[in-house]
Amino acid sequence: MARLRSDDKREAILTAAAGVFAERGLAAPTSAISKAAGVAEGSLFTYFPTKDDLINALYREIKLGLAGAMMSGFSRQADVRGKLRHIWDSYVNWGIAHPAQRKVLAQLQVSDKLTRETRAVGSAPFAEVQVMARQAVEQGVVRDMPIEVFTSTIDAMATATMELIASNPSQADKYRSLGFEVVWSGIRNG
Amino acid sequence: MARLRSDDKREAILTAAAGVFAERGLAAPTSAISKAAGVAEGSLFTYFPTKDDLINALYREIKLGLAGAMMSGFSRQADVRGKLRHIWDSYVNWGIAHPAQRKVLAQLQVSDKLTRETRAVGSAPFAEVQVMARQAVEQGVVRDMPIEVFTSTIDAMATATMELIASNPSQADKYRSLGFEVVWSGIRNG
Amino acid sequence: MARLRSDDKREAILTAAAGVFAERGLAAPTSAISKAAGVAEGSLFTYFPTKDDLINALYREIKLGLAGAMMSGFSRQADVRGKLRHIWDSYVNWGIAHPAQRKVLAQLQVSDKLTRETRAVGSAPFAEVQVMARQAVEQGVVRDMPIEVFTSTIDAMATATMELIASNPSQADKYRSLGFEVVWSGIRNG
Amino acid sequence: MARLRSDDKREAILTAAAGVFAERGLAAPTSAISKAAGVAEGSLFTYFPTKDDLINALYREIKLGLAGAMMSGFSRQADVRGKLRHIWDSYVNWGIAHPAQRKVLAQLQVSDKLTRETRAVGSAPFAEVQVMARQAVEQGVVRDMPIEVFTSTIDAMATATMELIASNPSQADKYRSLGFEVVWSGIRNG
DNA sequence: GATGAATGAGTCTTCATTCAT
DNA sequence: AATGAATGAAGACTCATTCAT
Repeated sequence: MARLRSDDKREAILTAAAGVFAERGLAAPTSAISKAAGVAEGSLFTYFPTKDDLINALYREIKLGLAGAMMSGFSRQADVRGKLRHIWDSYVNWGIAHPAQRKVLAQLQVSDKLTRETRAVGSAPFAEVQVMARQAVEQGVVRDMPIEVFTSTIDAMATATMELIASNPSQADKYRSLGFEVVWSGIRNG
Repeated sequence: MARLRSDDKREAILTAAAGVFAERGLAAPTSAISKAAGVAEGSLFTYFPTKDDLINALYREIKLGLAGAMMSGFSRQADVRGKLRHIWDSYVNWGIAHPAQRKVLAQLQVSDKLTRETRAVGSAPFAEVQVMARQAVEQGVVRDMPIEVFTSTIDAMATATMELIASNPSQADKYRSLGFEVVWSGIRNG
Repeated sequence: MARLRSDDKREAILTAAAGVFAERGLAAPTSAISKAAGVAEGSLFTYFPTKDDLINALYREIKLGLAGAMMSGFSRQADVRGKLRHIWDSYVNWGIAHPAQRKVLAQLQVSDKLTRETRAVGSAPFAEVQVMARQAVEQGVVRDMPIEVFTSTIDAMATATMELIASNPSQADKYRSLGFEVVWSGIRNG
Repeated sequence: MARLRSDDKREAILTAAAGVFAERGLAAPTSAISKAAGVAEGSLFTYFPTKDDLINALYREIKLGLAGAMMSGFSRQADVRGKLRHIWDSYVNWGIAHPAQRKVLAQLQVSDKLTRETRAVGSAPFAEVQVMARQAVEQGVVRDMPIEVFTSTIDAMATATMELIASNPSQADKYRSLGFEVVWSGIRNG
């Protein structure tokens, strides 16, 4: 039997891609990625047929990891503020812990490389957040607003918070809690 | 004074660049830009020695236009909420009116092409916003927070609002005023 | 004696190669051939050390098969015209029956992949045709001409006939007999 | 004004392509061609957008040159044999004078790179030969045969003759006239 | 032997930039 | 200054061949 395609190698390439793309942008050559991953230039293409496929896979990988980080410990018992706080903290902490992925994600969002399907797959794991948002509005705990406003608000504010922390890490705790207070005051009802 | 012919050409190139970059990303070839601008491929380089210079110039141009739109009609007499509302509306309206520039700006922000100087120059015209922010905090009208949090909040929320409007233009008025309410409630004191 | 399993595999590869080369040209990747043959990519190289070796082996195989088809039923008793008719018909019929091999052969002839030895080996089984040609000339049955003219004439005309039949199969019988008349009238003496 | 695209350069590339393809096959790298033509690798692509375009252009060029050689001096007054002799001689002589083009043509004929349109364009200039063939048949000067048989016969025999001459140039005159005798005897009526 | 992942040289093509006109 | 052909350094991707399993 021949060497089997290894998940380790696939993972190494994706990790290398995140690092390289974060530093040099999505235009970085695939050769830089394969080099960083410690594989031959051609090997990258046994795992990802094209650079665009790699980019899409990376997006999914990042979103999945993010979803894992955000959803673990998500309590259905907590009240809306508690749920939101959990999401907020885990999202921001993920960004702190994975700076390369955070940067890449920002570039991927505005790139034209993602397929419609990839975007859909990337959003799926966050369905529960949507549900929470809807319920919060219905229960009157937060303002009467379309859910897309709700989720955009959290996303935008969390992203901004991560960037502030990235440029001034010593203030992480302050930025994170302050950010949450702003968000919560902004959306809560009354 | 009448504009020189070459100023027109420079302008045409910048406008074309905004359109092409918005559609095809910053990796779009300079030849596509010169073509869209109606000038020869080589002519682009008499106005911008390198592609990166063009990109930096475009950033400045966009930021300057944005500053113009935001600052015109800015009243020093108005109260903090009034000033903020003006800034908010003019920022969001600018985004609606200049979709290509808005998209390009989003890409430029996360790119690694901008020089430190360019970023500084781009921020300068918004100094007055900073002043207002500082005063608002000092007067206790808004929460006690570092100004970078203040400005990041507005920027992030306005950007998110523009994107919502872009994907659902019929709800522009609703999104804009709702967004402002969220922001204001989020940052005001008490 | 039963064929060894590996002989089957070798045969499968050669057959697959004929089909793939006929469709996609000699530049077709070896991976396409191994796939068509139902063997692993690497296995091809246990039977043929290099792609060129495979190509040369395929040429020999095709020529050998062709020789078998042409020489079976070849009568030493028949007169020159009869012998020639037999060769002609069996050659043309082989082309009709083996379209892929015919196409590949045409490509191989003009390629630079065949070794001198391969070409020699490929010609050998047709020695008897050469003998017949020589005798025919000596006996004065056909024109006084160098044998290479004799064989080239038959080869060229038969090939042309096969191509006509390939592009218009319903006229096969007509093309074949007409072609023979042209050839025979062309070379016979007086 | 910039340097204008020069026909000379285009011609140089086509000539180089003929030489390189003749020696190394159609799989020869474009870099070898640009080098042989004395231009930069990229320049080839300002004249021919893709390698396939170059190949198709080369085919047309060769066929056009061949048509020019064959049709010049073609007399409508001559009898059928005379016309045919002219075509035969000029065709064979062209092959002798342009060995690289002859070899390339042989490879192009069996390649899958030529578009339907290219093949059509390549055949067009030989319409007059078709006309002659048809008339010859109608007048009963040659056998009753479909024209495609007529033209295929001439083409196949002339090609074979050129190859014989190529491998034994000293016998050129003999091969050429002998070939013609074979063809004429083969197709004439009675 | 069989397998197919791994390799990396080689290929076509793009494109920022230069420069002859 | 304007033009656009010329340049050649990259870059994405292919594929014959090797080799670990």
